[in-house]
Amino acid sequence: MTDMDERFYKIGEVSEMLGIEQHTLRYLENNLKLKIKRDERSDRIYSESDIETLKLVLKLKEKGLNTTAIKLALENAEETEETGMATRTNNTDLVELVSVARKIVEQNEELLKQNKNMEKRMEKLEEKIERRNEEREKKVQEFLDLWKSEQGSKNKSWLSKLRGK
Amino acid sequence: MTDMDERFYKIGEVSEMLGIEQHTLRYLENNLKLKIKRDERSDRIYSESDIETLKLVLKLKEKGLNTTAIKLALENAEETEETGMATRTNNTDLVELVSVARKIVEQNEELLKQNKNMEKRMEKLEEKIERRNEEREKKVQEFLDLWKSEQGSKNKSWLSKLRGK
DNA sequence: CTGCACCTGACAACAAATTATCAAATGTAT
DNA sequence: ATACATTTGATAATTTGTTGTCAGGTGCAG
Repeated sequence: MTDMDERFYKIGEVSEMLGIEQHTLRYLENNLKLKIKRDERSDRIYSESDIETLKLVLKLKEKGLNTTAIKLALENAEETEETGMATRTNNTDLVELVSVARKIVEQNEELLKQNKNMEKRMEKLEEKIERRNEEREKKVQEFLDLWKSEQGSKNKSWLSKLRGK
Repeated sequence: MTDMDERFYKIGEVSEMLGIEQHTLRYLENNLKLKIKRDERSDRIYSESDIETLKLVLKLKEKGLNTTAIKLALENAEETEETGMATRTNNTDLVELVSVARKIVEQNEELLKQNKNMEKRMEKLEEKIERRNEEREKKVQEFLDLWKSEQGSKNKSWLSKLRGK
């Protein structure tokens, strides 16, 4: 819980690490209803904890449990993980933990707000750039047209016209 | 729990009661390592509790558990029966902690998503600017080309005029 | 002795779970 | 353009789990 592990593995790597085929990984994901995250390309990305889970799954498979049973076992494991902390920590620790967690939540809320602000700013920036581009575009185009037409008709002093404008 | 547990059933009866074939009962006995008593003739005799166990087994089978899993489940069932299984203390704190933790995870996921979106948008913005620049570049180039050709043919002196200004 | 209800073990038949393979599509990098 | 690592879905092949059947045995009641 202390480790915010940002390391993610792709299916090929996991397959290598655990010695099971990719299609088996996908099969397990479907059957056990594991929720493996995806990246922008919707490729699976496995977190360390996912891999721990998979290791457990493999052990249970070794023991001869079918996926239905493993599913239940995983639920239990999660529960005992949660409750396991209670048996090991006394109340004061727990209270402290909760308060720290609360702080994190606050911070996260702050971050969320900031992100939203940034998004808004981005939008404005996009608009601005868009407008500016169009303007420039227009000007250059105008100028070019003007000059072209000038060329086409006569060779009057386009420069003076420009000046006049 | 009472001492009036002396009622025993033979395999035929049990088969009738539970609606499963005799050979299936034998199969389950072997596979689940149930310890069914025998009488003098070494015929199986099923106690009420054996039948309860079998009912449980059937339920678990319905759920899709294989015999290996059911074996484990039976062990667990016995344990919780024996110990009476005191339910968790500190439940409230724990529940709260878990719920807060869940929130954190959710928020983090949200943050991650937002960040990714922003990144994408940034990239797109960059591309856009790039494209615009290129276009403009082209137009200016066009203009310059025209200008040059103009210079080549007539108006030699426009440059000096421009300088003069 | 015969029939019945049970026993065992081996094996066949079926069902379900698991693993493997294929085709088509996508995005990325060289 | 090509190669590569993914994705999904469908389907085949294989393994494992479960149920059914068969061929003998034992004991005992009628």
